[in-house]
Amino acid sequence: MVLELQKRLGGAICAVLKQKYGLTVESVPLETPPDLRLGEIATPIALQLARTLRKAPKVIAQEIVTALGQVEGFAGFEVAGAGYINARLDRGAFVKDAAFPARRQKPAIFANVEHTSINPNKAAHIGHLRNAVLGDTWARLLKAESSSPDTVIVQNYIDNTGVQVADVVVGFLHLEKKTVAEVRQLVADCEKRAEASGRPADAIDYYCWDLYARTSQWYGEGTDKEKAARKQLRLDTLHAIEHGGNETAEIADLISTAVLKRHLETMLRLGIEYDFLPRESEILHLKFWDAAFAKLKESGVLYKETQGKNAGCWVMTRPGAETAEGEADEDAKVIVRSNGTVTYVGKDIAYHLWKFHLLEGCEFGDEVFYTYPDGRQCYRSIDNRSVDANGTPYGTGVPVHFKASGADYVFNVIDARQSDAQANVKEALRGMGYVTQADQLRHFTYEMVALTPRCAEELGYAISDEDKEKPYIEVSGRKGFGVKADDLIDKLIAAARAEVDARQAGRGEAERQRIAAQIAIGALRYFMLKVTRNSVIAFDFKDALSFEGETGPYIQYAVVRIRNILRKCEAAAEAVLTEFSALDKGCVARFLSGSENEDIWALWLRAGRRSLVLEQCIAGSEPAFLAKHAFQLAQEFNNFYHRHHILTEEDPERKKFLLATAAVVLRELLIALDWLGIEGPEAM
RNA sequence: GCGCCCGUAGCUCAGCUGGAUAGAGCGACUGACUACGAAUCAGUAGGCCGGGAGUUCGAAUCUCUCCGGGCGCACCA
Repeated sequence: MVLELQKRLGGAICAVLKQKYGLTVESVPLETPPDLRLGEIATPIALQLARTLRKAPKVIAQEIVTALGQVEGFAGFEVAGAGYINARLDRGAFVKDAAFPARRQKPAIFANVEHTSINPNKAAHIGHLRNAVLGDTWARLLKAESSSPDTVIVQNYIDNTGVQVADVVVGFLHLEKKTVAEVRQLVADCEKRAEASGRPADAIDYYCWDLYARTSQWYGEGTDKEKAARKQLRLDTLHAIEHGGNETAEIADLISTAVLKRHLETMLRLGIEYDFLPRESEILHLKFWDAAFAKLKESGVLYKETQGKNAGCWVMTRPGAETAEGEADEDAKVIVRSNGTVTYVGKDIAYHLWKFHLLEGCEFGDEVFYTYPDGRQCYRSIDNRSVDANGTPYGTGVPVHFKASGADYVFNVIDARQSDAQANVKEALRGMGYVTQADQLRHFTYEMVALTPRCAEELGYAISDEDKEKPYIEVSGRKGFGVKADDLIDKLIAAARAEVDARQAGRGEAERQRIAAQIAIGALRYFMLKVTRNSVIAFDFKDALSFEGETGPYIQYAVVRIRNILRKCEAAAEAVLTEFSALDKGCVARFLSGSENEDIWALWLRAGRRSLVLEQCIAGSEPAFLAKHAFQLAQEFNNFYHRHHILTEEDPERKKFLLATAAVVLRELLIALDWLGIEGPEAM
């Protein structure tokens, strides 16, 4: 609504500038005036043109206003301040349209969003939650903005053959001296016990959390000789896992698969689902790397270093680096080690070539790994070449269902600490001549979640005096230092449940629990989304467990209030709006005029900003804008709720109008919440 | 040393491609429930927007510089 009007006004002003001054302007800056009394849309264009036109801004503004004349949807224009052009909307027309907004034309977006990507060797923690919530919300926003939601694919990359998994395997084999059979039994026991108790602490990912921390500590203990031996053990274990076909790899597979399943369950509690789980084991076994390596060598992106510290390695020049003539580039990024093994960035380059369909003959085999309650299926990569014994080309899996999306845009939701690595992948693509793809590869970066010293102490961790002085302390899976995702969710649900029990004594056990979960998830997701990406979240239970003020539950509460009102008049939102649209336009305009009704107009105006906010979110890659919008809409509704009593309104036409106001806000709140991945409860 | 991010009210954060009197939540203090359920609302106090210089008609926003904090810069991932 507001978006369409802004575009129309911008276009009209462009036409005026062209016709009157012969000026071609890329775009007209449009903004929201600080006060409704100044109008609804404003532009400082005349101020900007003052220099080129050599005229006073006010004169230009007046000339533009005169030339504009009548524009559909606008009541008029005026010049204000130093030379602003302020536009006033035709309120009656706006409100009528806002009740049943026309469908927008949208482009088809082909996108591949990679998020979560937790090493499958331990329980998910709050840092992973920020990643998953951001990524999931971003995918929802892309789907909302696309005419074809099915072309937005969500992937969760699984590093099932990396050092982190190797560390836990070392723990099982050398600290706990377990056999493959014993590990298999442990996985089964954990699953049984967790299902029976409902406690995440009984599950395998929690078990691994502790074992991983213990193993990491073990590496650093003992004599120098012992440390060296343990380091070697770690390397040997890693190689055995990468190679596959041995007992060590079997344990790695058992653990990474079981932990991955737990991650999917944890994320599902937050409404987060995935389409595809590409695994590193397939990148290796299906020879994606070999194909990528050939291309990298051929294009000259990789070269073999013959001198200096990287002698014997295949390396690539870092983005923006200046290479001195004849000298070895000591700063180059090693892609293939001197022992012939590939680094993480190398594997990532291969994976990204696949994402853009640039690895001829390379495709993942796949199978359904997890079926969600809503029927959606999550696939994982497999090496299923043996299924097709003859005729399968070398290096190609046999995809059963999932295919690469043919992405126009590839978004990697990865925290800011990996921006150098991401830049290297991008640079490799560019170096290979895939300039378009390099531009379409977007690092969706965000800052980490850390713990406040106070929070760390509450959790019982010993904090050094130095750390006590810091504003926040980095979470570390290696040290077992952090807040586990399931623990936090459980804590939130318990807190919400207490509030629900106090207010909803009449409702059944199951329903109260369901409402508590909705509120808990609303609180958690909003907590992660209200902060912009580039600010570090210093986690504190006090803030995270809050259900008041700028929180998810605040918005949900506005939804419940509106539903209660509609319930009392036994009317559905749709019906209320249909009845409203039959009202006379002049009558509606009357309800929107006068200072006592200014807040109602502001509410309609805010409700009409949905598509504008969505566009801003997409343009700025920033879901926080939507979170803020939803909160402001709820806040203005609560204000309205106190000032204008709907059910006791005596004027029947005004009552219809007020009801329609509530109904529109309900619809817009629910859409915004849905994009944020938050449910609107029926009661709370 | 180089690169990225941050510095706005006591605390946690917004501030859209520079624009009209710098905003919200929490906390503090005053008030409003025989209720469209107060997980709410109204009000008060609280800011040389880290310091300085520059560009501009105009700077919290752009440039430079300094100060303070965080994170990267592995033949780890």
